[in-house]
Amino acid sequence: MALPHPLPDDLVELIARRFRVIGEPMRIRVLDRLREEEATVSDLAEVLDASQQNISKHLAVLADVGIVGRRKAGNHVYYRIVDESVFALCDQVCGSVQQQLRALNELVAGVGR
Amino acid sequence: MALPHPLPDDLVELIARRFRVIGEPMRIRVLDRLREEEATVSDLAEVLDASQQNISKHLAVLADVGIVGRRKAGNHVYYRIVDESVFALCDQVCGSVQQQLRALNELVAGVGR
DNA sequence: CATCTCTACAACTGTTTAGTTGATTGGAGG
DNA sequence: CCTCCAATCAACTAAACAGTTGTAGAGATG
Repeated sequence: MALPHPLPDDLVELIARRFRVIGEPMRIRVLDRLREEEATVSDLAEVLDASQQNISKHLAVLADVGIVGRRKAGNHVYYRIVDESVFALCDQVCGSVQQQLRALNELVAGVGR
Repeated sequence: MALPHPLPDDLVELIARRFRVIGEPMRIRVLDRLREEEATVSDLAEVLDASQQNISKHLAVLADVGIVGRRKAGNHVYYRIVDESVFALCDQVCGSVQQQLRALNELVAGVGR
């Protein structure tokens, strides 16, 4: 999948939006919970200690860009991950972060010598 | 590299910050240019049609999280990518986006039948 | 030293957006 | 029909942030 250079403006906007959607702590926590199993708004609100409206809004954002999906069952609405690639993204970012921490540790060790 | 569940709060913040830094159109364009070769602030400002101060600020943000590095040479400051993993992230996001576009096309085709 | 260029800093403005509060919709059950 | 509950919608507030303008500092050049 070769990317064009320079990246066209609308693609840049799409990529940026996707990253911005994921770049919100509460949404990351939501996704982290949904990784285990699908859940309702009130489930997530309770587990994550947030208001139901707040969680509902975040889920709407995640659904808007197609990361999660909805399933209605009576009064409840179950949300689930439909784009598993977000976890690969998180893993990679964690890798970068941890690598930086390691580099930092080596630096500290070097100074301590 | 197994990630803990649930993700600890400070790690969530780190991940979110990283995504938010990348989730900005102008910064994506900067990175896209730096992918070819290192460049100075004024180089990027001219190519990307932005103010020198604007580019400088974005580069400072990117440097702060360790995505780019600085090299001074006389009056100029050369910036370069030091964390290549950002491109893998972009590729993955592009993959998701394109997959969604394909799904959308199929839907449209189905309705057209 | 005087001046020019490149970069960074600081203060300000407007926009975006996360979170709250209050109201509304819609299905389940008495 | 009335009530309860889950989820969403709407309006507002506060904080974060991108972009601009003006300025300061560092290094090159005459």
